[in-house]
Amino acid sequence: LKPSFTYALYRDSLDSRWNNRNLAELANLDRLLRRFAPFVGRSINDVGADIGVRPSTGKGYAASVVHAAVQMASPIPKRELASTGPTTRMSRVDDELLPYEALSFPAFRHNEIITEDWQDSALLALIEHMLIVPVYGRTRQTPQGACVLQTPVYWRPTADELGEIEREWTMFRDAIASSKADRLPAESDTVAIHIRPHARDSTDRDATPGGGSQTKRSFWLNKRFVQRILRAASR
DNA sequence: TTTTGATCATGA
DNA sequence: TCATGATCAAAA
Repeated sequence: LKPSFTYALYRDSLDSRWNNRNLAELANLDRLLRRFAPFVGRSINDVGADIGVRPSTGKGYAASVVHAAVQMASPIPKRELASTGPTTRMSRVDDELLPYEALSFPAFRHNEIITEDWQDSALLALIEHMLIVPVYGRTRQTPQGACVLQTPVYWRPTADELGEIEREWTMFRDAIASSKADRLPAESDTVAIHIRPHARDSTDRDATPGGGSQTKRSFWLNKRFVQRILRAASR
């Protein structure tokens, strides 16, 4: 738990951009983090057994344990947390806080994203406030159950980060609108976000402007961008 | 090794 | 049956 959290709460309360809802959220978050502390430093298997999550070799095992732990630590009900709380994600990281994978958001429809404005976009709503729970694994192939929970990181994009994300989101939106959905920049071409398949399989398609289709896709946070967020929080 | 398209377990 | 949160694994 960040020792300066109480100070951060005070400092942020002075910022005019913060309204009552933000303050209420921070109070809930402070309680959540304190109650989550007992899980930090323990393995996924250990915590999972403790809170009744059955072991699995499936892709979502570590995430199911982390999400259950977050819900258990939260002072507000699961429903309320999901609707008003931060977007919560688990991310397996190495010893440099570099995630082994990028972080995904729900799939979008190409023909809907081109009608969105950044300020009321689905992505902005998801990214405005996030709780990222790092789970340390010595190597990518370290079994999920052996990975260790770290202190959750509450993140709100800084003005600079938000500006970069808006620039890239707008670039993607405009490219799709210009019938260039088949040649979008890759993660290695961007700083913060990229677009990537997010479907059942390659036959799971979504119509694109211009008459074609692409595998259903979503926005993802770049690995290096998430690493910067986690590193900034550990300073 | 890194990048990027493909896939999968789970829950509603 | 499908959307979601994540990892897998073929390419580069």
